[in-house]
Amino acid sequence: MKKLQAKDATALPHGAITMADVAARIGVSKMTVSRALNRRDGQGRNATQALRHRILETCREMGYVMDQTARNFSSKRSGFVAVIIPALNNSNFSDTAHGLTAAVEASGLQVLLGYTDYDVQTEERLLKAMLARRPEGVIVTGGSHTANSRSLLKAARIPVVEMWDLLDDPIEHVVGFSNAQATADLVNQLHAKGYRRIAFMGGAPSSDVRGAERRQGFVQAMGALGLSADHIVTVGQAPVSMAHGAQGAVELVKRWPDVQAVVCVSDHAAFGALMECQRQGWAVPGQLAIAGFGGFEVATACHPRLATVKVDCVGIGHTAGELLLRAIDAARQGRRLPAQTVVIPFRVAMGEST
Amino acid sequence: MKKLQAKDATALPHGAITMADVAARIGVSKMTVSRALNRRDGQGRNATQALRHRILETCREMGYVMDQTARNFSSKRSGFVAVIIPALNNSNFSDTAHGLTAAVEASGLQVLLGYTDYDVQTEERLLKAMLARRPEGVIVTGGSHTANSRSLLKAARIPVVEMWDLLDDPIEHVVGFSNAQATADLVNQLHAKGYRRIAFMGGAPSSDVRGAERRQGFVQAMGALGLSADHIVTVGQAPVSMAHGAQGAVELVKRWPDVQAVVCVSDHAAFGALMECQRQGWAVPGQLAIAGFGGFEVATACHPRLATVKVDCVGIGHTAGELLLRAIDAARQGRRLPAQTVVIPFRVAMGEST
DNA sequence: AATGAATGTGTTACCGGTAACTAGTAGTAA
DNA sequence: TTACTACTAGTTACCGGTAACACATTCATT
Repeated sequence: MKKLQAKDATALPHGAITMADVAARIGVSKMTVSRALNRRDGQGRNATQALRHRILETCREMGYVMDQTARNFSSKRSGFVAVIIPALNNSNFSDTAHGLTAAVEASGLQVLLGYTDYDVQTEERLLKAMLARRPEGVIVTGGSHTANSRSLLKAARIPVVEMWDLLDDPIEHVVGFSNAQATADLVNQLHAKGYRRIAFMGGAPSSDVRGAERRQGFVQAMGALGLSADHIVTVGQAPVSMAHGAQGAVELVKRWPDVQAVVCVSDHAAFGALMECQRQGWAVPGQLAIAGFGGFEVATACHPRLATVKVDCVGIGHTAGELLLRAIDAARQGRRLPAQTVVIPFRVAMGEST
Repeated sequence: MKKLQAKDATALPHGAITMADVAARIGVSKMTVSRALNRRDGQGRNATQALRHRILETCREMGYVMDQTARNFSSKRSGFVAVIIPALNNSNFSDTAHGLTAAVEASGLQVLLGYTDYDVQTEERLLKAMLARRPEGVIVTGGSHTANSRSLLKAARIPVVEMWDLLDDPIEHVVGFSNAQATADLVNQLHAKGYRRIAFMGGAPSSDVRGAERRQGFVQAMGALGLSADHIVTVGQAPVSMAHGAQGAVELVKRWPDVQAVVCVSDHAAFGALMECQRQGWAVPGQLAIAGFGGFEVATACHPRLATVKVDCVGIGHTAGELLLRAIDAARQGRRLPAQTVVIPFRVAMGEST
């Protein structure tokens, strides 16, 4: 009662009606209100139907909106899931974020999305900022993190999923595929089509982990086929652009005029190369066969259609989200979901450009 | 001390290191730690340099990460900014989100990003979920909202920025450009180049507000030039895909074989149309001139380069972010920033496709 | 009728920070 | 020396919910 007296709605921010106000109006304890608002019908301890209705009705009348911040603080449940991807403007990753959000939101959790610009230091900063919000789980892209990031993730004691790559030494759960294997498969298919002098085009390998893996897959596959893997063109940084691809095509043909095919680190680069070939009047695939990676929209929209590795990006996100949910559920019950590794299938589509 | 004794790190969730732990380790009060962590050097009341350094060092040593939830709860400041865009996988909007995040993060605020899939109902749901987190400001895309969304935004009593479009009846601040005017400019340039039988290709107008505006700009400009604006092809829904563009090109030529140029609602559609023309063997621009909208990467990477309206997407985000920051700053000081409208320039690039 | 379990509600004690105030300690001016 | 100021650091009291426990019913079982 003194409480109510001290409370002056106009002096406070927001609606400022609290649970205590609602409780006082009806003459019950705020705990009863809390229970009525949280527990679903017939589930667990709860108020009688009549009382519960009266409480809900009063909340509506008074325009009461529960303060999530207080709720999170008190219950130690933020309702957040932290998701970190390399970039927003790469549809591979934004599709993954899409699938993830869809999977996660169904259970009432909210996605806190961040991007690293392919930089592990940025990832660390981001991770710190996000962990401060006490998310109930974290999903990061790839297995390449600073030592500090790894320890932050471990110290957080919350479920962690690393997605997009398969990892030798994962933090906990993994959902992804082998970028190296996928590239190797692509190389093998090119070989089966009769190509022998095959080149690789990618960005500076340091920053883009998946790009580096694809390059590695190329080298291994070529080695296994008894072919030389020294036709490698490096253009630009991290997210290789279409312009880089164009530039790389010119460089490639200049350095190795007899090259027959090129495997590009991504469809963007491949598309840039394809367009440059058209500009130069080089026949594709007659003079140069071109393959990309990622199954981006442009790869199937362009002419000729690009050979590419189609990845189920939405599926990765969806699977990672569902897995994280199960892990969070287990954690809420004090259990711990054993570390899982889910392999996502990919598909090599040979298009018309090879 | 009793506190420390009672605390058993292994029994608690999270890292569970609290400010009190850090304080106890050094032998100061947690208030001192709080101050050291919050106030910047030399600003306001603060600990001595030496002590401050020791505190920061200890925090690092112990791996302490402040619990934002508690901080928000206590200080009534969420540190959040809610941002809503139509889609993640449209680089126009993800670039905007990028610029926005960069602008906003500098001041320590965190972006809570959501996407609507071009649906106002989804926007409303999203808005509700986000407002429950008590963000300090909101940025939404466009001026098309449900009545409920509008009242939610007004009731929240926090700064609101609507971006990407210029609005007749804005909620508060606006950062954007006229999509109609931009399209009209493009039409005028086509006219200046001698084109007369100009068509428009877009998606079902209901869902994509900006698309509808562009269509309207087309109709107005054609009318002003004394030309008929009835060559309009509608393909697919909201975010028109490259495949839609290809399909639209075929339909266009079938319905109006004498059409000279087509203005597409976005570069994606335009690119799809361009590629279809190549497949069909129709010369571009000889037989059909094609123009897009948005200045996407593909527009300048393809061959021939697409005519397009280049929009400074990052700039929109950046400007909107800065504006919101100023508004939030004002709000924190109890003032209210007068409603602003910032017009972002665009540029019509005629490329090689016209 | 007695016992025990299941259920509904109230009470208490926090969660981990910050605001606002108080107390102590220097440095400076009178 | 004294009084005053400027600054640092500690104390106390919350913020608005929820967990955990205590208590009072009701209902089924023996």
